This record gives sequence, C-alpha cells and structure tokens, in this order.
Amino acid sequence: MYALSHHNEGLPAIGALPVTCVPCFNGTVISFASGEEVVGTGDPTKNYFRVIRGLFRAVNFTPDGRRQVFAFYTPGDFCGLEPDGTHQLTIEAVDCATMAILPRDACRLRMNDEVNSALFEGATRALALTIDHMMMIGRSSAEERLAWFLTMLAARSGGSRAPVLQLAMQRQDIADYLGLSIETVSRTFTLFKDRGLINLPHKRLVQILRPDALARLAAADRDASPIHLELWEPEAAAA
Amino acid sequence: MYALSHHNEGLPAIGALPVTCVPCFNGTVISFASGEEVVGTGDPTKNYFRVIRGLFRAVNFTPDGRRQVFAFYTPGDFCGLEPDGTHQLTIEAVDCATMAILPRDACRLRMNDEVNSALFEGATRALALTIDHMMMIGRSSAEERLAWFLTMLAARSGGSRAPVLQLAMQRQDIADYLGLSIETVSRTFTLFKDRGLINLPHKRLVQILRPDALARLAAADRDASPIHLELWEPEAAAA
DNA sequence: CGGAATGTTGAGACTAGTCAACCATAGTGG
DNA sequence: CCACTATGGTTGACTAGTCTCAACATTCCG
Repeated sequence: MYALSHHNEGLPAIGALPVTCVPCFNGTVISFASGEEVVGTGDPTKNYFRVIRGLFRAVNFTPDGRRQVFAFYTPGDFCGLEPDGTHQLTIEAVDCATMAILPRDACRLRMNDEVNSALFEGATRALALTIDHMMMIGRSSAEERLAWFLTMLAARSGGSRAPVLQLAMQRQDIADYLGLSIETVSRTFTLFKDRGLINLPHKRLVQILRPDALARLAAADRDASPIHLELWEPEAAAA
Repeated sequence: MYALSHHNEGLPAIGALPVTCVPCFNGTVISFASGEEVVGTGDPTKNYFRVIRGLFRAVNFTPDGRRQVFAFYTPGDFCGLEPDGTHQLTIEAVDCATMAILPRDACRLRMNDEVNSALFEGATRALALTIDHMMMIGRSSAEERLAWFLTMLAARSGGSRAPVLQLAMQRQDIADYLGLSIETVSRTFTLFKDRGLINLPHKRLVQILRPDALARLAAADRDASPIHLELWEPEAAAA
C-alpha cells in the first residue's frame, strides 16, 4: 500500500531484537534502521520508549488504508505511552535512530502511589482518545466524523444495542469538536435520519436505529458493504 | 477567571463520596453552572482536575477566533494535565457539573521516583503537543499547516534566526502528519518558495528566509498583516 | 545508462464552508 | 392565553479549497 511501511518485512519483534544493547535508564538501548518498526499495531504493550538519537514516527491506518502520522519523536521524547494491552500506533524509525527501552513492569513497581498512578493512567488514556480524535479529524468525511462521534457517545453511555443518546452539548460544540461547520453537522444529522440510521425525536435526543451501520461508517471502513447505498425499509424502523 | 471558590454549597466533602464513584483524594469538590469556566487560557497551572459529575469541554481559540473543542470530559476523566506554567486550554462546564480539584503541589510531593515523574511529564507533554496538532488539523488551511510544521521544526532545531532545516522525513510523511495530500504539500512548498518565505536548495533542505511571516501564518493570525498579499523583493533574499 | 522511487505540476471533480433565509422552541410579559 | 423575542437549529444556493487522476521531472543507486 505505502512504500514507507514496507521496509520492515521479516524483522523480529522488539523482544527478539539481536541488536547491540547498551544499559541505560535501567533499560536497554536499541538502534533501528530507516523504516524499521519498533512496535506495530496490535503488539502487546510491554515497554515504554524514549528516543536517544534520530527521528521516529507514530503512524496509524484506517481499515481502508488511509494513513495518519500521529507524531514525530525527537531525542528526549517518550513514546509507547498507551494505556491498553496492545499498541494502537505503529512506531517506526524515520532515519537510522536509537531508542531506550523501559520495561513497564519495572515502572509499575516503582509507582506505588495510588493517586499518581491514576494520574498517569489518565494522561495516557487521554492520549489514546486523542489518537482516535486526530485520526478522525485528519482523514474523515463529515459523515464518518458524525458517525464516529455518535458511536463513541453510545459506547460511553453503556452497551444498549439501540441506545438513545441525550446530547448535553449543542450543535456548535459538536461542530467544533469534529472540525466541521455547524451547518454541515446539521445536514449530516438530517442525512442520517433520512437514511434511517437514527431518529431525532428532539434536537438533543438521538435514537440510534442501526448502531452497526454507524460503527462501520465510523471505522472509516470503506471496503465494507456500501452503507451509503443501502435503502432504508421504513417498516423496520417504525417498530 | 477562576471560579474555584464558588458553588460548593451543600456538596459532600470528597471523602463522603461513594467509593465506587472516584478514588479518594485529599482534594475539594466544586460544582459549576452550565457554561462556567474552570480554568482559562493563560491561567497558572496550580491543579489537576477530575470530573465527578456532568460534562465538561476543553476548548481553544485561534487568534482570529476559530474555535476547536479538544475533548469532552465525563465522570472519572482527568483534565488540566498540561505540562507548562499556564493553561493552554480553557475548561468549561457544558451542563451543571462537578469537579474534584487535585493540587499539583501535593501530587508532586508524592511522586518522588525520577523515572515515573519523567514518564508523567512525557505523557502530559505529548498531550500538549497533540493539542497543537489537532488545533492545526481541525481548523487550518494547507498554507497554515505547512507554516506550522516548518515553524515547529525550526523551534525544535534550536533558535537560529534564519534556520536551515534538514527534513529527515519525506513528503508523504509530512502530508500524512498534516492531514493533506502529498500534492498539496508539494504545491504549498512551491508557493512558499515563490513568495520568498523559504528557499529549497534540495527537496529535503529548507532554508527559512522569513521566520516571522511563517510564524504568523502558523499561528493562524489572519488579523495580522496580510502575508499573502506581501510582495517579495528578490534582492533581499538573494543575499 | 537505465530503472525505481520520489517529488512537482496541471486539469477537473467534489466536499465542505460561507452567506443568507427560514423554522422551531422556550421563555417573557401584557 | 397569546404575541413577541431570543436562541438554537435547519435548509438552500453558491463558492472556494483540497483531492484525485494523470503526466512529467528529478534524484538516487545499482
């Protein structure tokens, strides 16, 4: 797909890297060739990282191949600060560059204060949310953005299969959150309603009729079944 | 600007809150009316915050008034995690909502492990960078994005007045970082060159001729002197 | 020198923004 | 109870900026 991400075929995961290891920071220092992958999407989160020399990038792909570079990391920058069990971002060396590895176990052992570990967890979780947010803002159409927003709200509000969302914020807030104009937000709400994805009993009340279709739109999975061409059967939603 | 001293009438002390809600902090709980500000851009960063009830938003404005909502915070979310001495984001209540206040001093005292405090600092700094990044992606034209990118690189590379940047990454990386197509990046480089803002001795080498003009463009300060109408005097740049 | 990868330029299409008018709702006061 | 108003939301027409596709240029490297 992208030539950039093809430099790393056949490379071992970080745990198996046979490269020169220099002790530092209670950890290990490893060098990477240009384009080489440090961790990839889906890898288990075993370590934090800190750049020693050179340039790294954090990238992410939508299911249909659109690419977003989330950050460039220069010496001194931390990365790999992801709160969940697997990495969402792929971290790669841009040029020949060096990284210090900090095993998470060791960090956890040293962080025995409850408030501070909650703070740290909060910061990394905010970062993870922001990755999603930026991915969406950088690479999505208006429909995808609003679908993403509604799907996120539904997920946060608990797991009903056809949730009803009470929107606390007004259209302007949604627009500024999604990087759209208020008119486009309004038009897209109407579009979703006409298409039978949602119901709008009041302006601030959204009943999600087809969470699956919204979620597919939100995931920017354009290779999935073509949602925008599906017809809506009124009798199905009227129930 | 600070609303912290108001609206705590009749609220339980944080120790009296149900344990399931939020872990116990030695802090204060304060309620806010709809639209009320918790902290504003430029306020000194004295506290961290954690949402107890209701909805908050973090917003930011460009100098010329474009608005970006950076996040919505729901109960349990931390906010105010900014690394510098003053807040960049304004945090406001969306509806009537409640916040726990965590004095930073107290948190610092409890975080006496060097590695962990560096990690935490790294996480909050990553968040701050991401605020800028998202602000840019959500609300800027192609010219503003590239100007922002070059200005950031120049700032990172040290403070020469007319810096020369060696770009380690290729056009595709820049495009995916800025949320643009590679063609638009290329066109905008050419535009900057034609306008005398930069020189491009090689494709990967950028000599910044007018850092001030680039920085104004980057700040999205459209009320400033109209850069895009200024003419370039060739003799000035030929030197 | 040739080929591949990277970068630039051009033409046309299309999405979302802007401006303007209109509609809905809730609150207010006579 | 009904105008009246303010705010928030919707819709339409037009425009502008960016993407896409395509061709071409440049650089790098064997």
